[in-house]
Order: sequence, then structure tokens, then C-alpha cells
Amino acid sequence: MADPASHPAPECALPQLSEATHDFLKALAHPSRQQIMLLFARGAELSVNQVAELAGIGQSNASQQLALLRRGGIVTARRDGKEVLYRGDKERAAQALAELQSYLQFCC
Amino acid sequence: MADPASHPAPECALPQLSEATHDFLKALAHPSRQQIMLLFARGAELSVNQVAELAGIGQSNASQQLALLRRGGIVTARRDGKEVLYRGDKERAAQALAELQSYLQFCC
DNA sequence: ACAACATATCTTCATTCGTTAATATGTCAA
DNA sequence: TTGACATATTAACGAATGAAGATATGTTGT
Repeated sequence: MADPASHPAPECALPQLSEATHDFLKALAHPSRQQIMLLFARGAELSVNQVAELAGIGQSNASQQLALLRRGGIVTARRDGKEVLYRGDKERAAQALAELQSYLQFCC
Repeated sequence: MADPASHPAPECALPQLSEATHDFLKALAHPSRQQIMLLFARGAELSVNQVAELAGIGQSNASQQLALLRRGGIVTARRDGKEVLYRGDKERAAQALAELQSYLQFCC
């Protein structure tokens, strides 16, 4: 139990932002990924190639951005045959938002 | 009316994140600044030097981080004599959080 | 105006990030 | 297993960011 980042530090005393919320902020803090997220409006499920086409970026780029968004808990991925379908993760996003809110209520 | 960033785009059709909210996310997306914000718990008002000392960073660094936090709408500054006192900006933070929430509700 | 203090800005350098191309992994069909 | 397709990973390079020192701006008292 030496790694403080292994557990997200639940609802402890200090509302220090967890690694998860940090990833959440980092994922959302860039225009490219903000734009990508708009593609997932109304629960749309998109493959990496679809995201790449719709966003006008390369396949590798799309894959990496989606990986960051997934790490940030904003999208989830499921495999469907050869494709990997991504969609918005409403629950985890709401959770990160809640943590952010409690953090801001503490320090503002 | 040629600059789309001059106005934060109020409650328009597309919940595209405004420049203000982007600054908000960027400001909060770094551990150093997250830690600094904890110093402002319970409405504390701190000078740049106090922040520098408490956070264990240099004066220049503190000043710049606080500037970023101020741009992100998370803190406000007021001059008191030679000092500039910073404190959390509850209202603007809540506003950015609200915009973020509506954005996430749209694309998740 | 000058000195002393507080903050902001500038300069520099190391690090990180974003993007692209190339390559590797994984999946399905034949 | 081989080929075709979809995604993930890696390497590389330019751009942006973070941090520290030096300097400039601003404020107060003398």
C-alpha cells in the first residue's frame, strides 16, 4: 500500500482531486477532444475510423485521443467484431463532475 | 462581431465549451494549481508571497500560476497596499461547472 | 525623489503535449 | 494459415507548457 495513486481516495477528508478527476480534466482541456466529444451527442456510438473521418483527423490520432478520453472516464469502449465502438460515459462523467464540484466548494 | 471568442456564447444551440470554460479546465488540470487552490479553503485570502511560501514554490512561479487560475475564473484578485490578495471565486467557478455539466449532458 | 517591499513580466531551459507516419496487434473470413 | 480490415502502439519532430532566475512595474513611507 505504498502507492497513493493506486486507489482514487474515495470521500476522504481533503477533497484533493483524485487521479481519475485529474485525467478527466486533462482529457477535456483540449479543443480537439472537446470537438470529438460533440460527435457522441445523443448517445451515438462511433468506431475509431468514424471519429477520424468526422473529425477530419488521422486514424492514429483518433485512437490516441479516444484513449485519453477513455482514461478520463468520458467515453467507454466496447468491441464489436473488428471495430471498437466508443460512446459517452454519462455515469463516470457525472461522477467526476461531482468530485470537481465538492472540490470547488471546499477551496472556493 | 467577427470574433467568436469575444463573447462566451451564452446558452446557445451547441454546447461548445467557451473559451472561459477552456481556461477553467486548463487551470485546474495541473497538480500544482490544484494544490494551490486547497490553500484558499474556507474563503482564505492570500498574497502571492504567502502562496509561494505555503506551496513551497518561487515567487515568480506563484504569480504565474495565480494568473492562470485567475484567467480560469477560479480566483479573484484585489490590491491591498503593496500586496495583491487572491481568493477563490465561488461564483465564476460554479458558472464554469454549470457550463461543463450542460456540455457533458449533451455529448454523453 | 529615493529606498524598501510586493508583484508582475521577461528570458531561458527542460519537459510535456499534439500530430503524423510507420509498425504491431487483433479480428474475421476463406 | 493466409489475407484483409480495424485498432493500438511506437518513434520522431515541432509546438506548447512549467519552472527558476533576473529584471521591471507598482506601492508605501521618508
